Amino acid sequence: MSKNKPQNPACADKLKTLADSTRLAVLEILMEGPKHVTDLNTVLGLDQSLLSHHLKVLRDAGLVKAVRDGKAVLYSLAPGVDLSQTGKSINLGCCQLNFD
Amino acid sequence: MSKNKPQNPACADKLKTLADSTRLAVLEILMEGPKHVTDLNTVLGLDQSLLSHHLKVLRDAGLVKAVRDGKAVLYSLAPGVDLSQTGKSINLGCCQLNFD
DNA sequence: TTTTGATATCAATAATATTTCATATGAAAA
DNA sequence: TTTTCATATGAAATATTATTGATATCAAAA
Repeated sequence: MSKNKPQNPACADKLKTLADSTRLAVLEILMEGPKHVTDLNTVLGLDQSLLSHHLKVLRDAGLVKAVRDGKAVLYSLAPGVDLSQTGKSINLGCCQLNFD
Repeated sequence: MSKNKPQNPACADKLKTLADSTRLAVLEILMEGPKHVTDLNTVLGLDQSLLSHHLKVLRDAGLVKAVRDGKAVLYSLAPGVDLSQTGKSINLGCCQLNFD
């Protein structure tokens, strides 16, 4: 027998985006409000390129949005995702996560 | 520069366990109540060995528990994890997920 | 006490994701 | 307009994870 990969791949994929300590840290920081990449990296202390790659993963997943601000770029949680008025939580559409 | 892998690896690792469509499906089924492996696989339709591997990942993460029942094995959500009275949700310790 | 049914494990391979390194781009400052 | 600062991107190297296939285990039934 063999008929693999079943249901709900969409939700699993979204969770995959969160399932990385760097990206999770980025999201937790952004739950406090928008931040420039430099500020993110002050706390994360990563190789510049690596952080940039992770930010791309988050952008591609629609979890964050980026707007240019002078020579910097300002990141924030994407609109539908941000549930920070309801405590530290994130809406993935298929499910929501609460960190409290 | 290079001083990678920062904070919260524990939570990221738990999310990693969920971030797979098969395992997510297993958990969603178990939110309805305990099931034998055979019953899980009636709905999942996987290679026996593959399902067994995924169940091991879930066991190792402490998300499910398994008890032998005759020649079968009965799986259920691990005690602290099961929040199914509060709706379809799961407690990972570091955060909780709600699927509603 | 062998066979069968249900599940688990192990070793190998395949598929994916992360990290690094070098280089590119856009915007302001000199 | 060149240099510098902040960030992004592409390609290659690593690392991690998932899948397959063969075999082992454990319990009940024959």
